[in-house]
Amino acid sequence: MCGRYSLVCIDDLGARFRVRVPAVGLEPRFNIAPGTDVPVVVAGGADRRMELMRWGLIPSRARDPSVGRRLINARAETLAEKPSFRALVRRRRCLIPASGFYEWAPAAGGRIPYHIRRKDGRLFAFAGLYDEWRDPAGIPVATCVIITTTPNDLLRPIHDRMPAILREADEERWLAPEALPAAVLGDVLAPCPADELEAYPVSTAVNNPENEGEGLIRRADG
DNA sequence: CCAGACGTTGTT
DNA sequence: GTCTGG
DNA sequence: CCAGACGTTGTT
DNA sequence: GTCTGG
Repeated sequence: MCGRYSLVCIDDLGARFRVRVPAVGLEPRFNIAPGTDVPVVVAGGADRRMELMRWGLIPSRARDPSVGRRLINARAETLAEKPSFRALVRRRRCLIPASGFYEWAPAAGGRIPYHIRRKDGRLFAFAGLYDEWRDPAGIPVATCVIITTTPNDLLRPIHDRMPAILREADEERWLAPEALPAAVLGDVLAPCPADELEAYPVSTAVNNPENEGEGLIRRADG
């Protein structure tokens, strides 16, 4: 699955995703946890823009967002069938930029965190969905989820799920405000090629969401 | 018809 | 055990 | 995802 | 909102 990620090459965001980047409020993050505000790219063509959204979906239909667990992931395989996601898949797709993500592999004596990133070091985008909830005063709160899919050969030894990472060539179509046929959805959300990524163990310091810093993505010894 | 759920993950 | 907060 | 809290009453 | 269960 994907419950923690990194986004450190902030300077590349605007050019990589062809958006205007907020002048303030963005800084490199090595330990992005659910419940925090994350930069998200929405809409398509000339309307493409970046917004901050809370990671963890509050559906627009929710009456009290404090009740019920907020979803941080959505399964690619069943997106089109689930009532909660069907409408979002049609109209509210987004890109969630990242430089890497973390997965915890089971091991004797506790789980070991791994950082996974592109071999070429470039930024990439998770396939995401978002929604907008309005509080009783009418104030909108935008929230998002990261779509997950089956693991590729690199991730399979580590975990049984991985985030859906879009091919760069599919990003515009993912954002475009038009329905995507089921076959296209399946293709776009397929696990990305294993040979484009690398995975390595990191310190359990990343476990604590309050920890930050470059050390979190450094390879752990032995 | 109305009421109530709607989701994922990991763990047991 | 289960929920909330980050 | 993991970490950390989880509760009430009365008294100061 | 929309689907399922009774």
